[in-house]
Amino acid sequence: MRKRVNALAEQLLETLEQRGYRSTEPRRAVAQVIANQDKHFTAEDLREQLPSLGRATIFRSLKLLVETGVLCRVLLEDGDLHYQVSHRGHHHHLLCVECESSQDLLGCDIEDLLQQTSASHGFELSGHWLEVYGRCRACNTADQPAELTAV
Amino acid sequence: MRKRVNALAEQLLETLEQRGYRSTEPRRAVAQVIANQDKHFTAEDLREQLPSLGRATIFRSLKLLVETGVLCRVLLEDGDLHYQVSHRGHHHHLLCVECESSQDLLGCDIEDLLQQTSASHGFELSGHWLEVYGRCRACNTADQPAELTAV
DNA sequence: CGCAAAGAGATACTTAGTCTCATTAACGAC
DNA sequence: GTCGTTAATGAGACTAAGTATCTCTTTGCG
Repeated sequence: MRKRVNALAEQLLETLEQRGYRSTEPRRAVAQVIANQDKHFTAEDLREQLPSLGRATIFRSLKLLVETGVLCRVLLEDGDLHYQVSHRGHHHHLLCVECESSQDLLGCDIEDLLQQTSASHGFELSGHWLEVYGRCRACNTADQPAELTAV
Repeated sequence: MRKRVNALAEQLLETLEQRGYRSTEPRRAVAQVIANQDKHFTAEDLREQLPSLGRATIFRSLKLLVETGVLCRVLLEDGDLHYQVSHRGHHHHLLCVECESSQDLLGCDIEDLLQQTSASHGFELSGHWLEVYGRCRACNTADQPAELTAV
């Protein structure tokens, strides 16, 4: 019986196939595991969950998925780079320093602001990288005692 | 004759001394070389210029200088982290993808914008990391033929 | 000067990733 | 369905950036 992989995993694989890459057993396994991650992850995380795959295969898959835009890399506050599924084209992340979850930052038109400021430095902007750190709603409410919430 | 190290190098060393760290020959050498860099650099860059120093010493010095806020790490577009002298507390960089120079981004009050947008996601902002990539004024004018400038 | 503690150097180790190369598996053609 | 080309895999060596350990040296205070 063929295991029904979840929708996200299938989507990752389809993207690869559309680009002419083969749908292989290792890639299916990687896609499946990635689809199950609930926070940003490292290559090592995948490896622990896929001990039967070669290390190089995992790195190759990750690289491929980043190149095809299916994954993106997120920069942690300490300079570590992790991976995560990328939903949109260019976007930024709100990274919770407490639970390590991440959500996309929507409605932030930083581009205009940067464009203007860069221009005033004689700088022709071609791109930027922004990560935002803090505590997500869930962590805020969870850790905040009632009396503080009342204030 | 004692070599007159330049002002920036002296400043780096003084900061360390103020924090209780000793002024040693290797640290003076590192400070001197760092002061002479005109763009962001890697530990390896320093090592090439200081072949007599131990590798660990260079990394230890860099770490120390980052911790004391004298150096900061800059994120390149490809995810590489380089070092560079940090002039102010928190600030951002305009990184020229052409000549690899970097200048501080002034007059950019991204904080407010981020604060607002984060709040609307129920996110309590604690920090952020921003790097801006593009072409600096010098590279723009240098590579732009006259006829194009005229347009 | 003398000495305790900080720092340096050598080197092994770690982590993240790439490269090589021989073997295996996909998948289009037949 | 099998065949053959070609892509992909796995094993393992290698690289780059950085940390840990341990012994020896240097600094700077008393």
